[in-house]
Amino acid sequence: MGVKTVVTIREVARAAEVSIATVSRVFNDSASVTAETSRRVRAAAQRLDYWPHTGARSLTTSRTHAIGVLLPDLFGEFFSEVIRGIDHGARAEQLQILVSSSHAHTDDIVAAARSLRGRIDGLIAMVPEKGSSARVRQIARRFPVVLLNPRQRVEGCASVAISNFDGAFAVVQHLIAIGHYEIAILKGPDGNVDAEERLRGYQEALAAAGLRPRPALEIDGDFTESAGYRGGAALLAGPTRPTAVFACNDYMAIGLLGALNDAGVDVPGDMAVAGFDDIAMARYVSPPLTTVHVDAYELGERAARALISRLQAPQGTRPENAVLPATLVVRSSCGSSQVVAADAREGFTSSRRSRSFRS
Amino acid sequence: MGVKTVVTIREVARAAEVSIATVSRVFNDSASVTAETSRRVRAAAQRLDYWPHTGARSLTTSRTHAIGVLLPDLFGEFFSEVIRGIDHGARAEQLQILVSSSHAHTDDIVAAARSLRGRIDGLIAMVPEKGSSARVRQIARRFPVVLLNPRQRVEGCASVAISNFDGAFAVVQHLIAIGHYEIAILKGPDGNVDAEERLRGYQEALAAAGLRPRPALEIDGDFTESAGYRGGAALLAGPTRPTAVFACNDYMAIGLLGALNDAGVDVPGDMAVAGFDDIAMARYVSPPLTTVHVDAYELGERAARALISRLQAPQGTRPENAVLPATLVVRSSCGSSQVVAADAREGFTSSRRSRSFRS
DNA sequence: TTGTATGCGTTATCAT
DNA sequence: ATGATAACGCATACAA
Repeated sequence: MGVKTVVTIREVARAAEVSIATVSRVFNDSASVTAETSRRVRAAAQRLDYWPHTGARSLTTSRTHAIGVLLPDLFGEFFSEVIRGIDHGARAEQLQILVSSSHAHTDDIVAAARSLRGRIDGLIAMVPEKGSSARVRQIARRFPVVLLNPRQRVEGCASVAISNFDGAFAVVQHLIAIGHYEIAILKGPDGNVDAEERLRGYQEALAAAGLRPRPALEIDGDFTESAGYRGGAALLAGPTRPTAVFACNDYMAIGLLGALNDAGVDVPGDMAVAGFDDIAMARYVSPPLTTVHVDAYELGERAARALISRLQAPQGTRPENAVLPATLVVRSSCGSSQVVAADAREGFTSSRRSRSFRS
Repeated sequence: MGVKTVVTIREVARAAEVSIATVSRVFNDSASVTAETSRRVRAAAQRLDYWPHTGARSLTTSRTHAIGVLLPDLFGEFFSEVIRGIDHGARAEQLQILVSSSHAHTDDIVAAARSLRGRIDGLIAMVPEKGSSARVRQIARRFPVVLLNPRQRVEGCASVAISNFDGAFAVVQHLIAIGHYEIAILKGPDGNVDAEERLRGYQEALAAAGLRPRPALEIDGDFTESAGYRGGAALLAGPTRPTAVFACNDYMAIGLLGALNDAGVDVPGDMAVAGFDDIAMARYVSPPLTTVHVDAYELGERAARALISRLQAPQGTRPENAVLPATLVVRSSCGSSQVVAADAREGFTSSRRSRSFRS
């Protein structure tokens, strides 16, 4: 009572009248142990309520059966799904996951990785800053690393990315296809990889259709709902009012929807709106949002699997670099009547998103 | 290249021409070390790119600076916010967090806790099953435990809970106050603590208002959107159509909204609908959902703080048992014109929920 | 099949 | 102020 009893392998050995080596063997059912001694050992362990010390074990085996996960943030559906995917992928191999967030800067990430030395077998990390290759390689010398959505591939690191460019290209192409040619963009924050790639997709889609870029229609944003609202107000007040707006993420699209609604602008009648990410509520806003679906769960699961395969692969195996598709999801916020609406497939009875909220 | 170099404290000692004890002292800036030797050691460590082995360190100090988090699931906003809260609370004390999910059954939880022995200093767990006290105490003998929303208090364990009962009571009381007396409930899954408490709150609110219970208006559900849809269909087909429905969570309320919409039933004109949880999209559905706000983030943060205080407290200190309020959030799905709508405070320019989705 | 002894990488207790 | 050296709890090579 109150005092934490610490039963070690030694007391079990004494109680079972064997050596600690034998107890160890029983618990790792490694070598040959008599059924009788095994029984005695297990009985003693049970009686003493012995819990093996995983930390000590991994010191000798140099295997922790844990992987580290370093993310810039934990806020929102995206990161939560990434973690869920990793957790699921890791569970298959009985790996524990050690998460740590608020690591936006590369130095932070290296420091965090450092503090993980000796407690993880490998690392999954999202490192958003430019020019981080050298320091990432420094981490990769210590343990296998899988990069999430890396800015560029790093030698010796596996990676799993989402094709932001293709997704943005597809959504803008869609807007053009249904007749728009004055298309604005609500940009993401400066320095953000995803934001940059989405902007590039927008620009190239315009170029591919022979439309010239319009700097006045490239509005600054930072992925927040309020930035979307402000961006909408700015567009309405500006000299040239676009007929369509591509918001670089759904939160901004939702804010934009709010601004347009407040201003009495009909969507999609007067203006088409598209987002990116396909967050859960994208279907529920009014009108339901045309957007680009990003499978964060799969991103995580694939990363976990990639890491596992690197943990098991012999030295020198080439790391894999996967890219997941980002697919256009047409709903009604762009009013494309000629395309079959995705919502037709999303009845309430479908299993999509219908899992329990709290178990 | 390819070969993972393992620099230990020993090589640093050799390179700096000191003993390993001195190197250790430098890195823990514990005892007195000459500025000169300290410099030499740090230089050597830097040159060799020495990363201390946290695992080995915690074997001698018997402190891991990590805490375990055991949850039944990682799906959805609730758990994700709990983790974010824990992460934030833990960061203040430089604690890493080791999360593991899919632990719904008590045996699972004990097994998981067991496998964490030696790698964590304490544990935050949600253990939903009944009759688990004895086994939870078994865990608590090993390290400090904080329970999330426990079925009952467990001797020696701290806990943080959400007052499901009060929240449900308040929302039903609200429905009664605005004139409803035929109030149905969409229940949560059998055996779920939250579901049971919310049902109890509903029943007692009716009783407190002198309304008699109507078993026909207690509809089975399982916290999924599709259950909400089916429940709505069942209510419309039933003998007595209620004028208001309290769904035990927001997902079911949203499904219900869908069913009513499909059937041409106006909300709140023909029927009032209320939910529970106040998930992010509750404001965005149409009509915006009156619900009960649950602060999952705070639940997590408080749990982390409670654990930290137990880690630092002397043996025998009484663990704290906190209960967080669940507060009514009135929007328009119940049509209570006499109450000031919460949305008036929720403009797009407010800071609520306006943080970045992806960093 | 079982026991003895060494080592994993560190901290901590002694000396000096 | 610094250096030997014994733990920490376990796995394992080797011996018996």
